[in-house]
Amino acid sequence: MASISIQKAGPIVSEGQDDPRVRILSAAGQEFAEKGFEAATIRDICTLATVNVAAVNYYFGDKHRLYIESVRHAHEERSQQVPLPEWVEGTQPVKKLRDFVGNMLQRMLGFDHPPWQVRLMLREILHPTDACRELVEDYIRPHFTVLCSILDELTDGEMSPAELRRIGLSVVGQCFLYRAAGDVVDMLIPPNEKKNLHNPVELADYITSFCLAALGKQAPLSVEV
Amino acid sequence: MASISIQKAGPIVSEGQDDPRVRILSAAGQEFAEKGFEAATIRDICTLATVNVAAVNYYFGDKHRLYIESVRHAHEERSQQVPLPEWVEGTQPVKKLRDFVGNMLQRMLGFDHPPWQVRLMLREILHPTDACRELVEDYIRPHFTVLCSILDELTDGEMSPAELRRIGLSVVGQCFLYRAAGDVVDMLIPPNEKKNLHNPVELADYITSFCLAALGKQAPLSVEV
DNA sequence: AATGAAGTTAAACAGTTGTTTCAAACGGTG
DNA sequence: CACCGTTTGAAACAACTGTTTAACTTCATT
Repeated sequence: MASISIQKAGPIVSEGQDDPRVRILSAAGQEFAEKGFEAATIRDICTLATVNVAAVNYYFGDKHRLYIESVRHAHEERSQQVPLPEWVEGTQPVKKLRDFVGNMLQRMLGFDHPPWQVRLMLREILHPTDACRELVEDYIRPHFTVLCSILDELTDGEMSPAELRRIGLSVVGQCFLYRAAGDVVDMLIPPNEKKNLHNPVELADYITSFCLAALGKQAPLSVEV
Repeated sequence: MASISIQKAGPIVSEGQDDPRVRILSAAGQEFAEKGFEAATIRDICTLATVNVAAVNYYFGDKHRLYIESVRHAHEERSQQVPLPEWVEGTQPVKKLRDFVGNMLQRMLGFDHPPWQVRLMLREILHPTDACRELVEDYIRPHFTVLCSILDELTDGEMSPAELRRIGLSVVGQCFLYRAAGDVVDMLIPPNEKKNLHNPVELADYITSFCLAALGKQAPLSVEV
């Protein structure tokens, strides 16, 4: 157990579940994601992590620093769970965009269960604290930069960086709504529509089409009069 | 003061600031919006409203019912602050869409100060509680229905209701991102770009263009190769 | 002036919070 | 085995939480 303070650098996945540090980080992430910083209690976190209440202050000093570390832990974990796709040289930008959107939706919505890591990051996006800057620089900006370069390819360099960013935000916004306001979206559409049109795969196809059409790289969704 | 329990129906704007009930509702809305349900304390709310701590339990029973009422109060207030535009018969659907998007952005972002009412509603959208259903039925669904009918007009009835809803969510999503993730958006774009391209008016024009282009009702943003 | 309901107040309540304390247990090293 | 820094444990701490109490004021009606 004492080894962690020595081999501090590098990922320590091998110890994983045994290390009380990562058990606390994982439990804290889930509690913070579900209840928020104030409502989540150290006692609940420690019960979930099967450690004593004093462990949090022993390993992390106080609740606030535990929160910071748990946000970092969450986005590092999510980064390697759903990495950005890699394309062979010469891949069509249209395919890249479709892959990117699909990847983003998978990361946000998850194909299986709703990931608590994303919920935690979402809280930070909605109401930024100290942990936010790191989240943006390490996680969000790199992804956004990739998206903008795909759009640059797609439009043959006709657009200015500023315009590319604005279009990029249009792409992100359409995906983001389903993650952030998913419950309300579910209340606005009939249940069967969710199965047919609002599952991750169909959504990725649709959103890509919508954006390609807007950029004139595909026939519009509706026919001109 | 006793009169409010008698003339309970109808809006009571005339008494406004004097009525401790609405003072509490307003203070509670601001505190809940900023800190969330758990982190906001009855004592802070009462200090802000300049009433005794017991007033909350006297007027609303408990903290939870105060929260419900404050959400209702917030969206009623916001509804009449920024009402939906009304169009004369024969208005072009293109103009209607532009008006609707502009109206939605104004409601979400505000031309002046960031409205705490929207922040409170946003919390409810992100993490729905009991207050959410009412918020959706009274506020969100009516707006969404108007949007879908505009899109129906715009596409000359070619689209199914399900497709219209999906396109409607694309419109909403692009606006919603700036409200929900505004702080992160600001970190992703250079400061001067915010003045030029990301102010409410420019955004409304851009988002409308993007959607019109996707629907083939306007030239695409980029030129076909 | 007397009555009684409505509104307001300070004080106290019981429960929970983050944090600290200090003694016990652990695990390698001489 | 004895030593020593590291880790764990149960209990206690002071501060703060939502809520309640009971005495007090206000004020229209009798």
